[in-house]
Amino acid sequence: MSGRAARRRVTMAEVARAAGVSVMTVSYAYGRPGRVSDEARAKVREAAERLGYPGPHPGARSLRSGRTGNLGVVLGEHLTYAFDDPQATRFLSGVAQVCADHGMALTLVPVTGSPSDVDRVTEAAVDAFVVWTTADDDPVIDAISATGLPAVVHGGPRRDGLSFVAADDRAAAAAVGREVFAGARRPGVLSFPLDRARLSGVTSGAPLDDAAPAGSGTLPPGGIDPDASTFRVTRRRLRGYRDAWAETGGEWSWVRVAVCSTNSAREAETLAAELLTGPHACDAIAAMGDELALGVLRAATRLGLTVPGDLTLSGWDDSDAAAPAGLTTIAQSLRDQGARCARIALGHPTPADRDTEVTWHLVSRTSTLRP
Amino acid sequence: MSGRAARRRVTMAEVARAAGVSVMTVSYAYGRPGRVSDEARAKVREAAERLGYPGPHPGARSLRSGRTGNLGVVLGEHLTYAFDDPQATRFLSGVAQVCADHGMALTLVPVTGSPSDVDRVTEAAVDAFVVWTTADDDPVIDAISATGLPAVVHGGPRRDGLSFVAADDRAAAAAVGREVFAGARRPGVLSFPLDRARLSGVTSGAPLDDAAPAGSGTLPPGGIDPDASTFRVTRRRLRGYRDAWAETGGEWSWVRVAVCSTNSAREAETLAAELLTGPHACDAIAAMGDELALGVLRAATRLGLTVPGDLTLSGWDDSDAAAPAGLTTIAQSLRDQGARCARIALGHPTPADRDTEVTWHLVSRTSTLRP
DNA sequence: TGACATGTGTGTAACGATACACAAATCAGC
DNA sequence: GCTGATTTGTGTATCGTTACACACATGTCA
Repeated sequence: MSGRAARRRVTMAEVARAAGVSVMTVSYAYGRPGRVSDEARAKVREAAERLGYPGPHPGARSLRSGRTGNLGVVLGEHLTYAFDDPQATRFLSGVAQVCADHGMALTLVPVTGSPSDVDRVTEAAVDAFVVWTTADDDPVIDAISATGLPAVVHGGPRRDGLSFVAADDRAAAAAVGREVFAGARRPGVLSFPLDRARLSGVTSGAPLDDAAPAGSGTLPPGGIDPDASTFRVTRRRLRGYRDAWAETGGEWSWVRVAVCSTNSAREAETLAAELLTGPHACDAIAAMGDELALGVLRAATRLGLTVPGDLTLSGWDDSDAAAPAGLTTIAQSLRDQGARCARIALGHPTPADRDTEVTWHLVSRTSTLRP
Repeated sequence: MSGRAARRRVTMAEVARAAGVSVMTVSYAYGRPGRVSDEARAKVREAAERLGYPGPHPGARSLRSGRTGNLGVVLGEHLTYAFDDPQATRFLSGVAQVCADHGMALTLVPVTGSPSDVDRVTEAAVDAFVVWTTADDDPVIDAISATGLPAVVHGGPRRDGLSFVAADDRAAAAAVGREVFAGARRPGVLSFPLDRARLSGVTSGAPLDDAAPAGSGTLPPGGIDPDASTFRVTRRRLRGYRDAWAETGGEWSWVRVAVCSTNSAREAETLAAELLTGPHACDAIAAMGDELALGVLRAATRLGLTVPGDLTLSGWDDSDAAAPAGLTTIAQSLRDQGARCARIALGHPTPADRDTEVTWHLVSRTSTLRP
């Protein structure tokens, strides 16, 4: 199997000779069947079949024609993430739908933070890129820019020359923050990673630092500065939460922040346990994803806390599990957003893609119904 | 965005001129950095940066070198299926893991049953293929064969020259069939599609045809012949169920078969409702997927039937939802199988990949605990 | 019938890179 | 200081296809 001798590829010229036509006729027979007569097409097909010609060499075709028939999706995550993370999965489902509509294949370009990432991107034989949220300082963005191919960035960062699709995360975070923080005395936030380092941990929550535990994990000491996050989505959600808390008269430094390195309920549960215990246990937690919120819910249950009695809680995305859990959340269709990104990247945007903002809305459920 | 003028690509020759070195030096600087001196590499890098050279053209590189850095995965389904279907998702996660390990990108080639499918396959710029279950008579298989590239087929069909990975579905189906059919008087099977037509429907279940309703949907009249299914996996599971039922002394023609066109609980629920009502209502159902079994469970609940009291039930795959539902099922790691397919396709099989069969085991839970 | 459009086949010249072979410079070992 | 190995740079040929321009036959319309 692995050692199978590579059969020499049959070439178009050989097919042409066997069919008694010119090379161009063969080329047209494949690339623009209407350009040749039925008779010639049949001769070509027969010869190709007989010789075992697999069709035009994709590399040669793309070299000459400048098209590949591939849309590249760059994921700032491990490749398996594309199939494991529910948010990424829904986004990609939308991308895939549009690819299928246009007869394009989908190439997933894994980008895991190693120096060779840039090579992966430049080596990708694609006609356009869709980029799933990455950090402002990710060199991959510049590499994509350098290719000169159409590219659409979802979530961030913004760049001149690259299209951009995202919801207004700050406004949405403020909306859900108002709900979850209303009447809270000790708010908390469960955040996505702040930057490419993807450190996880819990801040101690000033101004009670003197009494508080030092915070866990590997986060640098001191509070979290929302403006310092290099992930645009994270940054804007943090700002939105800050806005909401400020509206209640609170200071951001009172807000304890836990940062998850992954979008998993498992990790969230561990971190939430820290937020929910000790002298500064949170009584309201805004989580940046439903998965994370479900982790909080599990931690709360284990600690004997009730939601919303002892703790109000919000998630993000309105995933399938949100409604059964009574989770207040932000609904946005990642699938639609994926489709939109793909349409723009492929040069077939609908009028709505151009003119309409990405929509979101607050879904209020019992998890924020403070008694 | 869509109308952006395509910038002309900077070529390697231009970089070479700007850097004051030969084209080959530039080529080596990218493709084999150890082949050139640090000094030359720095000059090249600087010139490339200055001119905005995006790196070697992937098409040209693959034309000349014969390698693309892509693994192609052919899905005999709509492209969104890759991200929507839980089974496909786990399989692909394993494939993705191995791709990442070897620095390969992953290209999903959608194959939806249209005549252009074959073109999609031959146009795919990949170094090897992994094929997710398709029908014996799918022309795509021949197209893949014709490319001469290494290819691994998961589930079926088998072909000379193509590697093959699958569990022993017949034995596994017999094992779970024994469990679910034990003590049953009116068995049923909820099946995946039988062939590329993907017709759905319910057989009436001989030998009581005279009294039975004609069966619904678009299935051809008469019973289902397990041996006639062109999907190897479906065929072998049907045979296994038949084996198990035969061991109880039953005849295959007594088994009512419902065929789902998709792997969705929704469709399964509708079909199961038919299996569970009427004069020949089933008291045991073997489903080919956990998703389908969960659909049966919902239908049973709606009809006021208890499991396993009124109905024994089995699924397949031991997905996350199986344990909470008490579902007897066949456990197999599709992720491992995906990884194995990818390793073989990329020419890096482990000894275990070569020598060991794909494993499965029966997981007995309450859904087959007939009182 | 002439003028002009349309349909169909062909030859030539790229597309942008890398494999290969060779040459010059450098280095190690004695 | 000589030999052979290693390092590093270069020129040439070529990978397999399609864009383009042209040639010729046929069809259409006034």
